[in-house]
Amino acid sequence: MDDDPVVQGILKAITQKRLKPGTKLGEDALAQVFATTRIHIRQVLGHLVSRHIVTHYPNRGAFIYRPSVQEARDIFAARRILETATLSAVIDNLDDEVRGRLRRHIARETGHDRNDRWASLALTAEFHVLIAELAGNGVLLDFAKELMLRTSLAIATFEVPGSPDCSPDAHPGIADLILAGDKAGALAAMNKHLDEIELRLQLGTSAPDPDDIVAIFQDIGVVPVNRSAD
Amino acid sequence: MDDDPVVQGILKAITQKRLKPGTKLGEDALAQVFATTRIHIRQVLGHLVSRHIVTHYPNRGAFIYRPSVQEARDIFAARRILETATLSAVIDNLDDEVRGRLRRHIARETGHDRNDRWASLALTAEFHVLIAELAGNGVLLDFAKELMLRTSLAIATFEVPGSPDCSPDAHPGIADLILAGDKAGALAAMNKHLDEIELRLQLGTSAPDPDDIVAIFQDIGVVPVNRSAD
DNA sequence: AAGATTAATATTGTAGACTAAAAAATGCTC
DNA sequence: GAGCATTTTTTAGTCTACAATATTAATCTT
Repeated sequence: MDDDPVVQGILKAITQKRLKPGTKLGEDALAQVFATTRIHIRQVLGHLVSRHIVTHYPNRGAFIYRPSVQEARDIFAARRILETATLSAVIDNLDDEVRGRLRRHIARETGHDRNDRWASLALTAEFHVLIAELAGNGVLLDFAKELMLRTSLAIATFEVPGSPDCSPDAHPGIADLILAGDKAGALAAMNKHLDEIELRLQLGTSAPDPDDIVAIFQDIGVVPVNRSAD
Repeated sequence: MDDDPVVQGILKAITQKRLKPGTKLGEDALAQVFATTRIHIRQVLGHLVSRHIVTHYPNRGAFIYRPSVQEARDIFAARRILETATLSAVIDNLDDEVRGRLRRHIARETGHDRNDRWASLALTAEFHVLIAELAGNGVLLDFAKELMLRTSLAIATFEVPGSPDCSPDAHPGIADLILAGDKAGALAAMNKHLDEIELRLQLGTSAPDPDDIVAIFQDIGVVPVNRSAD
C-alpha cells in the first residue's frame, strides 16, 4: 500500500506543500486525476486516515489533516526524542557505507538548484528520514517517516506566511559532526535545528479555522466593507 | 476507526494472545462473528494492515502479522527509546492526578485474580500504555500503543512454550520509583524490565515458519520415522 | 434586500451481484 | 497406494446500481 502510486503522489505533494491542510480530497476527482477507480481511491484514503495524514468526515469526504497547536508541539517533542536516539545510533554504527550515503545526500542537497523550491522541500525532509534509515531500525524508520509527514502538515498549518523555509545550511553542519564522530555536538546541533524549525511557527496562537475566512482576512488587515458604500 | 468494536475486539484478542500470529482472518467469518457486513470487515482489515497488525496476501486474505526476528529486536529497541523518554516526562510532570492514576492502576494490577490469565495480559500491557498516557504527548501515546501491540505479536511468535509470562512484580516496583521521583532508578528498572521480557524470547533462532511443521517438530526432538519399520 | 425555507444537485456510503483466483477435494494414472 | 491432474468449492476482488447525506441553488416570505 505504501508503494501505491496514488499514495506516493499524495504524500509527495504534502511534503512539497502542494497539498495544504484542509484541502478536500474528493473521491471522483482523485479517481480522475490518477486514472483509477473509486474503489482504489477509497482504499488509499482509508490508509491515509489510518496514518493520520487525512481526516474523514462521514458523508462529507476526506480532507488533508490539520494538526492542532498541541499536536504540532507533540510532533516536535516526539521528533526530538526519536531523532536524538536515531542520530546516536548512527554515530555508534558509523562505517564506510553509512558515511558514503550521508556524504552523497549532502552533496545532492547542497548541489541542487536552489530555485526549485519543491525539490528543496523534498530533499530537506529526506535528510531526516535518511538519519533514521542509517540507524538500521525499521520500526523507528516508519515512525520517522510518519513524523516527517506530520511535521509538513504542522508547518503548512502554522508557518507565518512569507517566512523562509527550513534553513538549508543546518544539514551539512550536522552531517559534518556525525562524520567526525562528535556525538554530543551532533545531538546539540540537531536539537538546535529542530528548535529553529519549531520557533518559526506561530504555535502561540490558536489554529486558524480554514472555513472561517473572515478571521483569516482580519488577521492580515482586511476588514469586511459595506458594499452599499461603493 | 480506532473505537470501532471490531477493531477493538481484534486488538484485545491480540493483546490477550487469543489471536496468534499467522491466524487467518477470513472476511466472511469475521462478518458473521461480529454480525456485520463484509464491507465493514474489509475496512477494518485495511486499517489493521496500515497499522502493521495484519498482513494481506492478494487473493488469499488477511492474516495476523508475524514479525521477523529483526523486527522483534527493533520493536524492543524502539520501546526502550520511547519508554525511557515518556517515563522521564512523567517524572518531570508529577502531580496529584498523575500519582492517583498510577496508584489506581497498580492497585488494579496487584489486586486482580491472578488465575485469570487473560485479564493479567491486558493489565500488564495497560501499565506501559498508561505511562505514555501520563506523559501527555498524544503522538507518543499512539506510538506506544502500536509498539505494545507489536510486542504482543513478537512475544506470541517467539516465546518459548510454557515459559512464564511477564513477571507481575516489576510494575509495582517501577511505580514506586516513579512516585518517589527517583528518575534514574525508575529508568534503570524500566530498562531492566524490558530486558527481561526480551530475554524470555527465542530471538537467537530464526523465525519459525508456520508452514514448515517438520522444522518445528525437529526443534522439540521429534524425528520423522520410516513408517515401513512399524 | 436579507433571511429562511425548500428544492435540486453532487458526493459519499452501502448493498448485491458478478468475476477471478486460490485452496480443497476428487478422481485418474502409474 | 502415491503422485499428479482436474474439477469443485470456497474466498477475495471488483463493478454497477441505488440509498443517504451534505452542499448548493433557487424560491419565497418578511
